[in-house]
Amino acid sequence: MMKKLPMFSEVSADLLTRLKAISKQISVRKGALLFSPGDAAHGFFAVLEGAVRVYRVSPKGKEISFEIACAGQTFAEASLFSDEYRCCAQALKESTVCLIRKDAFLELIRKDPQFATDWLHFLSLKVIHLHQRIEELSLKPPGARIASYILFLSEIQNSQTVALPVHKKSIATLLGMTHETFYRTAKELEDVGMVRFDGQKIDIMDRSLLEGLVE
Amino acid sequence: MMKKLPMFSEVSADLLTRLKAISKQISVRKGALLFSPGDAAHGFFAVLEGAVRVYRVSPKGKEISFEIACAGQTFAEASLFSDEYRCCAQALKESTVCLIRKDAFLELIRKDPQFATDWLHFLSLKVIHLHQRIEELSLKPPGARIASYILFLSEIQNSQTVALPVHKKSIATLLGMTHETFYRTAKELEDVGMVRFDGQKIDIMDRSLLEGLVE
DNA sequence: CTGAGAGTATGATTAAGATCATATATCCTG
DNA sequence: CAGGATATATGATCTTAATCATACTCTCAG
Repeated sequence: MMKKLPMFSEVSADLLTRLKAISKQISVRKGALLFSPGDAAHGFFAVLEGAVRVYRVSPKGKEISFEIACAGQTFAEASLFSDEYRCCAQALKESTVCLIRKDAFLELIRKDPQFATDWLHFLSLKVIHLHQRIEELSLKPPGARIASYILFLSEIQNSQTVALPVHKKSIATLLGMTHETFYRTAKELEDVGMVRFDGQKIDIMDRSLLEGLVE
Repeated sequence: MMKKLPMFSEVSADLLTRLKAISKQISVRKGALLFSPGDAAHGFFAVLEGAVRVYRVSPKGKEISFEIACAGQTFAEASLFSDEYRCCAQALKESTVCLIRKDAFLELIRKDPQFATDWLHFLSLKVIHLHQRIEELSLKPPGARIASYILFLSEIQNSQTVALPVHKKSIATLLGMTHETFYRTAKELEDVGMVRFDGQKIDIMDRSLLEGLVE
């Protein structure tokens, strides 16, 4: 089952065994918090089943989500070198996650140069992705951010009909807008014939229009 | 001279020699571009002297800066695993930078597990910093972002009187606002007695007020 | 040393998105 | 299965920062 995780897919059977040995499977109920800011950081996580949202809350109660991790994705990787977590992580549905203990993982990294390089590669992609997010948040309007997200889903789900992994309210916080703006802007995309919303499903009606909006 | 770079400060003399061997010193005039989106990525950079701004331009001409790297700082680290650069990098003053060739650097990483771990640590901090930026961009108003930046400068310069590393227009693009908003909001911070601007120098008049604004 | 270009600065106006309000639909939970 | 909580949806209003406009200052290159 861990074989599905993107980062671990290239890993040797031996290494995989060792990874399993240092990881601990955890079941979480919908709505439950895996950690909150200030909690001691034991390691990072991989989602085996379900979905987890990693977010931070401002003093005035506004939220920004850093990621919505679904089956096969990891989160809180930067906690490998931290004493405490800085975000909240909440299961958005009944989920099974796996905690990779940081000291054991770092030991593994030290022992296997190729694995270290792979992880470095993975982190570099993460940095590039965060740059992308910053660019979109600061210079793209809500419509372009939603379009971009739909195209992203289409790519990872490899389909013209994509499924929203979680409810729209959470996605709004991932895209840095209020949920009202999300609903409204999504409707505008429908009105111009780019997409068709049907509950959690989205049909891409005109991909090139969408791509044009993202630029 | 390379000893000053934060990441390399813990490195052995032997490693330092090898690092020097794989890096190439480059002088750039003020305003010159080190690379543009699409250019073949040869490696990442460290600033020895001067300042380099890494940024991206939207189709409508708006700019967002990812970093303003000054002496002792690195940039474009994520290019280690990329074929091309995705941003622009422009010298904001007469600068000397050093290009660390990616294949040679990756070789080094593979050979020295401790060095690999250190670099992993460094990249993790970068990820945390990017999370911070995303949080500020999406849920803090301009005043709080400017206050936060001034406190950041105060910390790295270890002084109550800080020097802006580059002109204000560039800093505005780093903080995700127009330069007009930057000037205006900076004036507001002066008016309430938080800081005192004097050209490129800023005196912190009331640190706790500043910190309160950032929250 | 002088003039063009860039940075600094501030006013007036506009537009975009947040906020506030309200209503319906959906989903679990007891 | 009934009802409370939460998500979805949309209208009205308000606030904030972007945009447009103008002017002064500084720097550097000829």
